[in-house]
Amino acid sequence: MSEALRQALARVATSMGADGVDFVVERPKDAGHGDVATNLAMVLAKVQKAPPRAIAARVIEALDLPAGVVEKTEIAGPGFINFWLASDELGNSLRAVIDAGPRYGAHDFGKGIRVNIEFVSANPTGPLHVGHGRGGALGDGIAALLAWTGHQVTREFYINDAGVQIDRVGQSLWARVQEAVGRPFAIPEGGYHGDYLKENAAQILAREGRAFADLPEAEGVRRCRALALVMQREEQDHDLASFGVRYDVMTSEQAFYDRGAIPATLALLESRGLTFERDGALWFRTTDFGDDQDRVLRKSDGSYTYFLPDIVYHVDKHERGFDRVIDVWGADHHGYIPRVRAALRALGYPDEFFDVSVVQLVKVLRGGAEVKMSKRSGEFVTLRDLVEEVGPDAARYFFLMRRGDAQLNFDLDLATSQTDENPVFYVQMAHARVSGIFRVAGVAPDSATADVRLDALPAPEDRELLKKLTAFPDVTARAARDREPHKITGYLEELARLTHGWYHKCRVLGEPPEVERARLALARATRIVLANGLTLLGLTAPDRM
RNA sequence: GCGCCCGUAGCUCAGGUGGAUAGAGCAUCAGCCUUCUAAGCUGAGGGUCGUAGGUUCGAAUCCUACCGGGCGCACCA
Repeated sequence: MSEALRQALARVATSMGADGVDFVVERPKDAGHGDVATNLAMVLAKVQKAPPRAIAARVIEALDLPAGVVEKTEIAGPGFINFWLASDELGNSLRAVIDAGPRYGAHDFGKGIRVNIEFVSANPTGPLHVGHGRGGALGDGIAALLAWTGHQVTREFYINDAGVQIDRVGQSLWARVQEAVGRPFAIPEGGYHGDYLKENAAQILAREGRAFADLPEAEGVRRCRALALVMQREEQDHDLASFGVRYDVMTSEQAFYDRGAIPATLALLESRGLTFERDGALWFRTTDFGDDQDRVLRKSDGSYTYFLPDIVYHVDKHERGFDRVIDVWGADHHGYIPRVRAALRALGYPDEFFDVSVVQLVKVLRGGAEVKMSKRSGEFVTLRDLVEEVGPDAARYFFLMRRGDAQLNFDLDLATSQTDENPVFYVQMAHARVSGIFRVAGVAPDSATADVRLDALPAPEDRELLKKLTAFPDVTARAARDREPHKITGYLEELARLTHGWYHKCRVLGEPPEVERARLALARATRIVLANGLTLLGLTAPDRM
């Protein structure tokens, strides 16, 4: 509805000789400033060198709007123009919510844009930790936002199954197998000490028999390597699934080696003159493309650095036809961004092709003190422990409620509390309460129709709640554009607060028939928006709690 | 030393591409209340937006320097 207003204002700007000026049409924070406001007059004042308030008067004079949209206009403060929308307009917005239903808040501005979002991509060397959980929630949340705004989204997990880390897991697991049959054993230098490998060793012996431990060491290690890979990947998938995260594509690093993509890409880089040799190693001239130093692709011992397969991987994504790729990385990898960006720039990809969302550390707190580790991993809190303790909804919500690039305190006491201090509980409770109205009335929410008289919503709380509902599409658009799911949780908490207040103040059932009908429609619309926000973030919207 | 992120109320944090008196929750204080599901509701106090400059009609927001915290600066992955 503010779009029509924006266009009308743009026409005025053009007629006043300021075609294409950049001005804002917004919902004022303060209800005393109307339903919609613009700074157009102040922007024009700069161009026209005239007092903003005088310009504002001329803008209002020239404004050509259809009848029945705006009820009142005023000039305020330094030169803002505030608009109060007519009641029919609010009635229309109630209808818009109910008509769109589960699609209310969706957009199509991303139509035709193919986006690949890769997240978690944990090494298959052990359990996932809470940082992976945050990456999973954020990646999945961004993916959902992009899908909600019409983008064609692929969720992807990259398996680092080719490096030395996985070799060490194989050696460590073989050591655990030896330990399990009572022989001397040693976890190798740089190996993995967590208890989970003892569990895996026991599983292998149970399945393959004790003779497995008698294999020649080289073969035993090789088989352990393959088995560990499968077992750890299964565990990770299980943990992610129990957390509500699923992938469209799993990509194996090893597969790039197997099909010869590594030397092929290397040859491409060399043929384009992007490389040089120094000290027996082959370097990528990334400084020519914005990096602060050149980077090694092939070490002097002939093996590749991790950088090269990573370039190959991004080239692969490009060749698969994606317009954009978004990588969700932990903060400890942020220094890696410039070199990857430089490499892709060198290959001629547009800068907007590649972007990284960085997730900062998660600090887990219980009783105000930091929880440092869980027994099974031996060194960190696992995602599994966290989800088992607080449940998938609270886990996801807490991971999403802060912007990704700020550190997060995950308060276990708060996440498990059944009070309104717990934001997940508070938002879900709002949905349950509104649902409860229909349960008590003995009617389905869908039976409440939008053909109601708006003046049958007499309380200020009615109007405030309705206005908040109409803001949801803007919130989803901004959250998607900025890739910030926390904007949704913040909105949901505000909406839940208004919903609880409305619920408390405004009775629905037993009111005069006109009012009851109108409030049932408002309750239905509120339920729709709360549910859409929650499901968008991968959370449940319970009808009772 | 260099780079990235962060610094907003006692605490945890929001603050559209610069806009109107900087917001919310918790905590504190003062009243009220027990109702379609929560021990709930209403109000109050509390801020030099890390510091100092700059840009502008206007800066928490943009620029510069500095201070404090986190992370990263491999022929590791």
